[in-house]
Amino acid sequence: MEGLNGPQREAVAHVDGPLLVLAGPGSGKTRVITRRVAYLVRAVGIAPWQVLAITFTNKAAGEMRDRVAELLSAGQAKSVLICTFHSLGVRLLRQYGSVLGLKQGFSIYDSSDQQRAMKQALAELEISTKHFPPDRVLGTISQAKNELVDVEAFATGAGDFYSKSVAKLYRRYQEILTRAGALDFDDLLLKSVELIRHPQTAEAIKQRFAYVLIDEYQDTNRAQFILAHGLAAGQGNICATGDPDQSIYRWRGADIRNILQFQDHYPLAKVVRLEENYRSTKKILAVADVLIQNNTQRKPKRLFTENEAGEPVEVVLCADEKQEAKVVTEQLSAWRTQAGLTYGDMAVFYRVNSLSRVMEDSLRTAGIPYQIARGTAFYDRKEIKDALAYLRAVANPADSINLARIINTPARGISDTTLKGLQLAALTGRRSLYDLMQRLGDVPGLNARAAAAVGKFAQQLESWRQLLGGLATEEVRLREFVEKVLKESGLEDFYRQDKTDQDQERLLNLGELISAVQQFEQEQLPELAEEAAGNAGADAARGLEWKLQRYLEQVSLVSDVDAVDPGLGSVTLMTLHAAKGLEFAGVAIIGLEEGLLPHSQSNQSPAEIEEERRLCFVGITRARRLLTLTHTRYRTIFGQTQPTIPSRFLRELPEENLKEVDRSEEHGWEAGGFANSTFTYGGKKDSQGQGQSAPRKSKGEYEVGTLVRHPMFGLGRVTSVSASGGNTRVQVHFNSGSTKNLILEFAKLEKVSL
DNA sequence: CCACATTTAATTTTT
DNA sequence: TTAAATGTGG
Repeated sequence: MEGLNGPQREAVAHVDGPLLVLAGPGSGKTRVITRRVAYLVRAVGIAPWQVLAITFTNKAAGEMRDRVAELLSAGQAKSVLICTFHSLGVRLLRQYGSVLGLKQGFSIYDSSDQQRAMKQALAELEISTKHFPPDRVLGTISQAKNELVDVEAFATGAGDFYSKSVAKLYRRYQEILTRAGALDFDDLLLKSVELIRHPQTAEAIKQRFAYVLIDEYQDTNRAQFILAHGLAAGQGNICATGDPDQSIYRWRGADIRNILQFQDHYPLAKVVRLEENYRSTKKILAVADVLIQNNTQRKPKRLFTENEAGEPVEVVLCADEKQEAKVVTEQLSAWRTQAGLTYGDMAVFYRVNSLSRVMEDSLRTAGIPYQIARGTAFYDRKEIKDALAYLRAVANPADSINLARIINTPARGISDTTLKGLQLAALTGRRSLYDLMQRLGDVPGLNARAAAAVGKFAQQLESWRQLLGGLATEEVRLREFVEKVLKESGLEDFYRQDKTDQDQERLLNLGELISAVQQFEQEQLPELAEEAAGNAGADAARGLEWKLQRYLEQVSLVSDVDAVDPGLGSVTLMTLHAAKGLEFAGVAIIGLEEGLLPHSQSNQSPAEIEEERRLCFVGITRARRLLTLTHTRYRTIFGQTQPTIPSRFLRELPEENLKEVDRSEEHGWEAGGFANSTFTYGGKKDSQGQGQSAPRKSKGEYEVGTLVRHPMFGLGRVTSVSASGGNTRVQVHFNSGSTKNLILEFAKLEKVSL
């Protein structure tokens, strides 16, 4: 209880029955959770393994684990389960999944795997991807899954053409995943809920935890809600903490009603409010508070702090994103030299990832160390994905979607046509690709050369599998196995031919992957093995296969922020979404412009604007001492330079706490010179006479009806001319009968004069 | 069958 | 601007 204020103590000392902690930013929420865990174990005498704490990211889980470890003995701390919803799902499914017909080595699909599966579903059902873009269909399905709407329920509720088509796709998609022994992210939750409702497993799961704590409760979706309440159903000791003003994942199915209606679910729930902020200066907090009061759909709440008033929040107007990056870079450097902050204690936030590039360039030139919170970036690289696909192919041969990815990477003489043939045979025979490859006699119309290539690869796969399930597996290191697969697959040699720098880098990345495997094996596997030994089913294989499965699971669940290491002493760059739950002494938020924040994709409804405002609120409240907000006059997005409108949120901030600076006119960034060169290109502004600049003229030469010649397509006639991102796009109907869209500046088009 | 060249499309946020 | 899809020549 040491060092806690009244409401915090109240929350910590609450033992039995539901508890809701409404915690404003910086109010010591994490502290309350960790202390409460310690209190339950040490003061009340609850067995540590009966306590479950659920966080939003693995990183948050790790931090909480560290903090709990400071309050308990090492043995006790280890026994408390602290993880994310998704990793909890994996644990439950690993242990009980067999009742749902799930195998041990199930694959976890990321969005690109999902995309492949969906494309296959579309192809099999002969539905056009034009009308049904895979992303969009997957989005609809994801939404359904988050609301626990399964295939049957979705089909029943489908009325219009779109829904009916999606229903078909949903069914086929799920069949493909099931056949592949795969689950997507949403399935991890959905299937966990199935377990909690399954007669064979419900009791065991409900009795397993006596105390359940859920952090960031405002961002839970329906599936997570049911899961959380199911887990706590045994003894009814559920504790939810969160802040409705920080709900920023509505688009991911988060239902803010979960927190707003907690008391309706549990009329006897104790409610504790934490409103004193220990993080930010008075001015920063005031800015955040005034901003968020513009939201109408919220419960009123007053934030206050005893901290010093601090510096005003700087709002800087820049000419364009390059200057913006420069201004922020100088600011960070000044914070270090003048305010005594370290780079590790500073961050730059932005609404969309694409804004990071200019910022990176600027920091790199200035020699300021930085890290980007994109934990997935490493695993997003082609070579890493390929490498992991090989490992997954060995761990789960039934996963045909995965196998198709690497069957001819690197090239080994298996063409698209051959693959299509195999897939068709697999579909009609209801067998996996792997299965089929082991018995090629069943595939019709396969030429000898292709058959030989496939056969060879099948043999290769089988040999790895033998190794995995072999007898002496206890002795084989995971690292050695991965090295072997990378060598024998030819992946390493493929990049070793080092034709380009890129190939060189890819080779290095493969090396890095091997180090990562080794690190996992040394640091995390022993703990997992220890834990597994304690569980029932200790006789389960602890061999190579088991190790590989654990590794692949871990890799699937890494999140963007997980990679952030504050000890590195570098500035952190991340999206506003990723910033949730973190804090820094100095924060810069860039791109406060209409269309960016609030984002143009979400200005349809007031509810969406309010979510964007909460996002802005989250960003502001991450700052402890210094905060800078920037916006620009012109911004180039996707090659198109456009004038911007300052974010409406800027206008909502209290002027008395701001210091507004206009640096857009500084030498080298004058709007005049700027507009003359790049800007008129876009053709948006024509205050400069009739805009008769050079590109316009070249555009003028080509009009509808102009006769042209193309080196490839021959003679043709222009059918339309339009501006496109600073370039001119022409549509030409060629005499050959084809119509092509060409960019005038790039296409080798010449005018034919009569 | 494969490597390379050309063309086209796409940019919200993520476990 | 870049990654992915498509087309082309060896």
